[in-house]
Amino acid sequence: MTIQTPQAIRGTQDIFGPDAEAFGFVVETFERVRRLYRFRRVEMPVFEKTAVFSRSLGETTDVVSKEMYSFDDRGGESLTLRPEFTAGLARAYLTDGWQQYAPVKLATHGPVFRYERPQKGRYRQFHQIDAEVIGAAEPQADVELLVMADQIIKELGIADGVTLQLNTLGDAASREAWRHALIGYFRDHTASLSEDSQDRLERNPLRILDSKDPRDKPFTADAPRIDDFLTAEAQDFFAKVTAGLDAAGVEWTRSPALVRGLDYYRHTAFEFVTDRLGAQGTVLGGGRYDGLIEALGGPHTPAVGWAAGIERLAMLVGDRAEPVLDVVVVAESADREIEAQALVARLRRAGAIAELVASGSLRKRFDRAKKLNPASIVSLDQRDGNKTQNFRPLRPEVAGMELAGKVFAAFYADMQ
RNA sequence: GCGAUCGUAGCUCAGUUGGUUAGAGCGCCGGUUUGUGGUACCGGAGGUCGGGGGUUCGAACCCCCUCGAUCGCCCCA
Repeated sequence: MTIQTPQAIRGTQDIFGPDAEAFGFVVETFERVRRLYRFRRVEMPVFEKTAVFSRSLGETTDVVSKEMYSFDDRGGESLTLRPEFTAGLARAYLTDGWQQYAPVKLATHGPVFRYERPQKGRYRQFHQIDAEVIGAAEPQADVELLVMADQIIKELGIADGVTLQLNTLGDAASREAWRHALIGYFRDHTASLSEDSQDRLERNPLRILDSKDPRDKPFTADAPRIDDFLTAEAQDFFAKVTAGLDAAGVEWTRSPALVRGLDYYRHTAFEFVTDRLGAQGTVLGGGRYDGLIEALGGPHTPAVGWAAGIERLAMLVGDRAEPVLDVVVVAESADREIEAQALVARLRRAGAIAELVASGSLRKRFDRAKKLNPASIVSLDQRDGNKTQNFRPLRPEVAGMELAGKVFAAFYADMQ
């Protein structure tokens, strides 16, 4: 009788080898850079009461009803696996009294969950790095976040082909005026729009602006622009953001079609976009969400943040080799296997990256060691009753080789 | 939720118009050779051809269903 091997959940992934190295490189780079900007590390729960997300997302149609991983716990309470970090951080800001630290700069990373159809660069469990500034109303906070994001992308070595697209949604008054103008404009052309966009006109008119359908393109090009509806304050805010970016040497392009569907987004909206990832080109995105914390029942609290998918960044980073082995210890005789274990332990304690080959066919052990492509090989043999031990340098350019040689010499000096 | 493409060994893939016992390379295991030596030679393990049903004398190959993967649409906090 055979049992069926369980399969992985759709949209989950097991990350291994060079992919995992690239993943780790992204996280390490993020951690290093966020310290330079004094963003404080936070660890957050993976799940929250469903209300944390459903309120923050404003009960938006598809997002809450279809795209979240929600379930009832044993007490009958609805819980949800976090689809993003922002809402949970806002909740913690309120429930943990983080107001005392405001303005507070926060950084975190980990898995997030969205019930979506998997495709290139899109999974149901994926991973994000995340940075937020809560309690800061000034455009300097937006600038600091963007400069940090820019530095991370550059230090990952993936800036080529990535552009920062920037827009402003204005304050609440600007945004509402623009929205009304857009609805009026598209309503006049309803019949000529794609079916999808006719549908969007009722549900989410701003989204018509980034429709991929060629039938919509002529109309989106001539659609009303936010610039004509910005209040003086909103204009001033955006001008300070762009001036700050220019001063810091961060390149950006204006993207008037870049929108956010949710009402609590104000002012700055931005995305770092690449042309190298097919349909999923956004690599890092965020904006200012001054209305969110009120939506969770808190006091008016300005805030701004961004998140980036680690897998997408890792795809741009490409394969990363695992660290080079400093030394392989090979026991070519069964009588030397214990000794080989002692030596490899000593090498590792001394800080050498070391592997042991002391099993399988005696004759093939050395060949197996060579295939590991180490910087050096230590061979322990015993022929005609005579013990030999040999340190064989192979790749002098590897820094750890010399260390391995010294530890080898010291080990046998001690045995005398 | 919709659409397109694809599922043959651990991995990458052959498999001719349907025709004997389904193959190769790599990897793994054992052996020969060599004996400071990875690239040679021999052998072995490993496959219900994703699963189920149908057509046929006969199906990896044709048809239907199903599961899974990939890419795109919708959505994108």
